[in-house]
Amino acid sequence: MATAHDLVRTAIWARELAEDEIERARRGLSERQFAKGAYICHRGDRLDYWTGVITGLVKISAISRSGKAMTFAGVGPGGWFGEGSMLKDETRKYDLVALRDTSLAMLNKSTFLWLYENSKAFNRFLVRQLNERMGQFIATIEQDRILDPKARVARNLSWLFNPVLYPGTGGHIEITQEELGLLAGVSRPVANRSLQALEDEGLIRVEHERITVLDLSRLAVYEG
DNA sequence: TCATTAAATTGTT
DNA sequence: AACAATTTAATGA
Repeated sequence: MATAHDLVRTAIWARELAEDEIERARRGLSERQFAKGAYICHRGDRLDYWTGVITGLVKISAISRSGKAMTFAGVGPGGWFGEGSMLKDETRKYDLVALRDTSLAMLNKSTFLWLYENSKAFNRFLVRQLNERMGQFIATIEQDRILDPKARVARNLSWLFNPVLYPGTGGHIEITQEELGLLAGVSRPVANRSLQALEDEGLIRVEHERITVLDLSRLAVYEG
C-alpha cells in the first residue's frame, strides 16, 4: 500500500517540483484513515489541510437552501482538493464524506502556503486545477435541475475520468454501482439502468466493480 | 491447486 | 424495498 511519504513522488503536482520543494512537501504530509460513511469534514468546519486521496473515494457535496443535496464532485485515488479553502482562509463550504474506506494524504497549511509562495511549478499546477474545477462547477449547476438521472450518472462518471484532475486512471476505475448512485444522487437501481443504457450506446463498458470509459468526450457533454 | 462457502455486487421485480 | 443471480474472496483439504 502506498504511504503519504511515497505519494509525493507520484503526486501529479509534485512532478515538476524541484528536489528541495519535494522534500519540504514530504515533511508537511501526514496520513489519515476514514471508515466508509464517515464525515471527513462538515460544512462550516475548519480543515487546515490540503487533501489528497491515496485510496478510496470521497464525495464533495452541499445542501442547497431548498434542502436538496447536491454533489459537486467525486474524488478518487490521485485527486487533490481543498485549495480554495487554503487560499481564502475560510471554513469549508461543503461536506466531505468517505463513500468507502478511505486513506487520505494531508498537507498542512503552512507547507501549502510555502509552496504557493515559493514554487512556480506548484502555482502552474494550481492554476490548471482551479481552471478545471471551474468547468466542472459550471456543469454541476446546470445538472441539478436540467438533466435526467441517466445524464447525471454520465457526467459524474466523466468527472472521475478527468485526465487533468485524476491523471492516474488509465481508462477504467473501480467503483460499485451503489457508490456511483450516491455520487450522482440517484438510487442504485436507477444507476444500474443508466449504466446499461450508456453501455448500449457504446460510451462505456460495465464490468464487475469496474467501469471502463470508451468515449470520454461524449460522456462529458451527455444530455440524454 | 482445487472445491466449498461466505460476502459483496449486480440485475430485476 | 426485497429477491435472485453472479462474481469475488476466503478458507481448508
